[in-house]
Amino acid sequence: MSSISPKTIIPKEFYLQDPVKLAPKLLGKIFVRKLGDIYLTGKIVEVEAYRGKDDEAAHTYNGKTKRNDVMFREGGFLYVYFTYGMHFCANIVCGKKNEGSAILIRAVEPIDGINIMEMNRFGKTELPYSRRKLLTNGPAKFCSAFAIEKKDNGLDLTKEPIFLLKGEKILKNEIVTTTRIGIKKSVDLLWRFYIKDNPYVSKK
DNA sequence: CCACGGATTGGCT
DNA sequence: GCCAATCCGTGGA
Repeated sequence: MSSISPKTIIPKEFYLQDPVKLAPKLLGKIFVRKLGDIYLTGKIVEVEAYRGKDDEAAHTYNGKTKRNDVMFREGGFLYVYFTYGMHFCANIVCGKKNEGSAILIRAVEPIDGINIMEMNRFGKTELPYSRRKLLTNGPAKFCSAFAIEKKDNGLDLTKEPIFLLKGEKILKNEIVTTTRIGIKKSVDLLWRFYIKDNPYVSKK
């Protein structure tokens, strides 16, 4: 895989932005998770912004609780929550302390450690290529493939074992802006962003 | 204390 | 397309 040095890790300041501004900038970034001696990596291809204060769909809308505590930190932490009795979803906390904003990672394009991801998701590897995109084309699928769970909640994203790398520049005209998925409140906000025509996006 | 339902997924119809 | 699976945070009694 491409070289990883502390220098190439995306710094703290990057995360201290408004979620709706930051979300499209996360597209094309490389999500890295160190697992034992190996690195699982993937290009972020789909995200959703959840903003504190004015967003009824955000977990933080009704104030601080044990579950959403990490979301009230300043930007640069990983917020992981458990849902539907069986799935985890991962978010990148952003903005100022006590703002309560985060960006849900909905899909990545697998790069390194694909056989490990296959093991994590399906318990076996060397799956047909046609099943490749099923690895990470959804928020809970991504967490399963990258072995992200409750214990990863609150990790500092500026160091191992989980951080982001710069990746490739995504042009404005390659980004699709649309409504978020699976929520019942604030359904009209155009706060979902994905890379146009990327096969790993969860839903058009 | 208890009942509800969710930022989902996958299997079956 | 429909719906069960399965946990636990949250909110109302």
